[in-house]
Amino acid sequence: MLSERRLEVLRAIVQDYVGTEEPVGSKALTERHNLRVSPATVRNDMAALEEEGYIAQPHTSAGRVPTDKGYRLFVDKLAGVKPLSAAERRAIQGFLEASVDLDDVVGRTVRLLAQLTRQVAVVQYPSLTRSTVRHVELLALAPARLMLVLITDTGRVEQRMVDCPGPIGETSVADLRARLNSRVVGQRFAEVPQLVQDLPEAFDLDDRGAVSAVLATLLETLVEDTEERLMIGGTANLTRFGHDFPLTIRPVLEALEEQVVLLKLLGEATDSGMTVRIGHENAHEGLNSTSVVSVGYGSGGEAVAKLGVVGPTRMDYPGTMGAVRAVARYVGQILAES
Amino acid sequence: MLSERRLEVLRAIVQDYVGTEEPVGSKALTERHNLRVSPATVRNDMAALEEEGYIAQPHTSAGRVPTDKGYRLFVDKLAGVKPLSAAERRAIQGFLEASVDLDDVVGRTVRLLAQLTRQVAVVQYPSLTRSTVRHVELLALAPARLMLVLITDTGRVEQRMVDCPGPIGETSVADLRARLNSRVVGQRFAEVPQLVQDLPEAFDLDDRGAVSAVLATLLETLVEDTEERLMIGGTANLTRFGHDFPLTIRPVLEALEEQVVLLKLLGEATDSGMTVRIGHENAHEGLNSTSVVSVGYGSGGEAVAKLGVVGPTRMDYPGTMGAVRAVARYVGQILAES
DNA sequence: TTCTGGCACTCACCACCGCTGAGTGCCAGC
DNA sequence: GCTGGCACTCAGCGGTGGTGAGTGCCAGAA
Repeated sequence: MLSERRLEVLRAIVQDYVGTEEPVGSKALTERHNLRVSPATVRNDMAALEEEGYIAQPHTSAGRVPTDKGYRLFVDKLAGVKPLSAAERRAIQGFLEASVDLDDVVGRTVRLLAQLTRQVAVVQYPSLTRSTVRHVELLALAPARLMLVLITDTGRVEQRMVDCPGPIGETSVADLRARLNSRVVGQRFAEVPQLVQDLPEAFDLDDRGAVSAVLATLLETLVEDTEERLMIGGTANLTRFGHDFPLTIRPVLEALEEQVVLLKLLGEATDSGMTVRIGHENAHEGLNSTSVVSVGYGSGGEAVAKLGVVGPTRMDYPGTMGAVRAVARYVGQILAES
Repeated sequence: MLSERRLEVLRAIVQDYVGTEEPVGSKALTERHNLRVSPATVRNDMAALEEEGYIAQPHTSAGRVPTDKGYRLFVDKLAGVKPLSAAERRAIQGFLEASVDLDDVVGRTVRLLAQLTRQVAVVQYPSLTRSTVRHVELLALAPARLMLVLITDTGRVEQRMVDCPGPIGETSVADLRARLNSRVVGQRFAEVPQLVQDLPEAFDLDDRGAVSAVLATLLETLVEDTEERLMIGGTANLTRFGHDFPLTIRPVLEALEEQVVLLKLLGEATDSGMTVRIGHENAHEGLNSTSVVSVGYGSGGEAVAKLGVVGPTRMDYPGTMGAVRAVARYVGQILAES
């Protein structure tokens, strides 16, 4: 177990390193933080911290740098979440309130997060599977070809073509539309399958094929379409990373381009509360020198999607966490209102 | 006027420089391209080309590098468009044909372009204003609240809420829906306003307010919604740019984040045929060291949107132009089929 | 005229060198 | 358990000299 003072030293190292981006030495530490001990003592503490793996030396005769493990301890035990100032919060709210539709909300959120944290922001669109149905629309484009449009409570619209085995009459389409809506409007997606299960039975034999096709497409859209969209922004902030550019930035950009990777990244995070993944804690190799701070957001009490930022492990954790949490909160409010 | 051989020398310089990324000298030139003259002669030609501003020296006693003006001449006069191999074309078509909806088409196109050209790809969503109407749907969400859904021939869906001055009956809604569709389906957006102008007159006085509200929203969607979306990809390719990283890459990433800039970039391009903007020809400062190759694509004969790539001025123009043209062509086909 | 070979010159790049200073580990003493 | 002192390490920096690719110019050949 580390003594109180050693933790204090670790905290000081993290803070200084985040600020200066340079390895921090014992002398500088004692000067900038009033630990009331001498550099020599701090050196002993540092040796102990290094022994335990919380800090490391880039090379002999250089200062110390926190390791992933060091940041982890810092985040878990030593640092809080820095709340935003009232002015900042008002600004956020104002900026988000001006949104006109879902795309706009997500777009603004990404820009906001990127700007506040000066890092790369990632915002997931509200997930279909946790939303509820606002409306289902069915249009006959051709005798045996329908278009299915699904509108969610978060304002998202999904459309799919349905090719029916045979032609289906206008009245049947209208009937199906009405029945579908009366059953599923206001329901959560997860409930939908059992609610529509017996629908074909209500129709003439002639139409059952078409009805089944429509239902199949609908369920497919709900279930299979876990291909959740997301938006990223602030990639230009990557250029602030370090001096050893191409090597660091390249794999990160590559990782950010793969939606699958990002979705998994956000998905891994625990459902409630904020998640911080530091360096090698990230499964994806390209992100081994970055940290990811993510949190769920939702229109009600419950999270419908996640958002977060990706930045260097050497980031201002309290500030970043504060910004992420605040933004998530306001986005939730905006979604609930619309 | 430059002699034939000098043009030949310029072409050789461009080709070598694009290949090696290093200033090219007179000796290397004569060895790699069989210009059947001596290095000394080439040196004289180079001096002339430099005089005219087509090439430049990074510093004395270094080889020559093409200037923007040099690339321009190369593109206009010296290089053709390199067609893709049959195998590549089949691969493209196969990849795009697997698309399931518009988002998917655009997403695949971006990835394809980025991969083929190893540069940053930009694809604009088919523009609303040049599309035709496939269907208009009208849903009563509440007595005086309708949802208007507009579906375009390119598969894009736009939805808007309509708040009516007073309640409107289900039958009136159905009537309006039917009349609207019979008038506008298959029409180009530009035609719609005059086609629906007199619609309110066909309704009872009670409903005219609501009808007008719907029409107003519809027209607004058509006209005002020039907020065109686009998708970019392949930003990781920026890391291949040069060694002088942060300075080059930063402004490019920043420019790419601003949709407005990109839309303007694509918008500036001539409507038909391929456009190449080289270095300082790009209005946006951040893109002064990049070239943009863009071309329109469309489902019919006519362009509905544009796509292109952004890369270093030192790019393989013939190859890039070939890839861009081929992809645009196939995307057009796919859109026409769906 | 146009091209060529020769020659002197320039200069970026690299490897090497030695210095400096921040930072360390260790130890004896308070 | 803390502190001051001391010897040691080593990245970074600036200066130095050599190397070679590349140039411009010129006189002579085609």
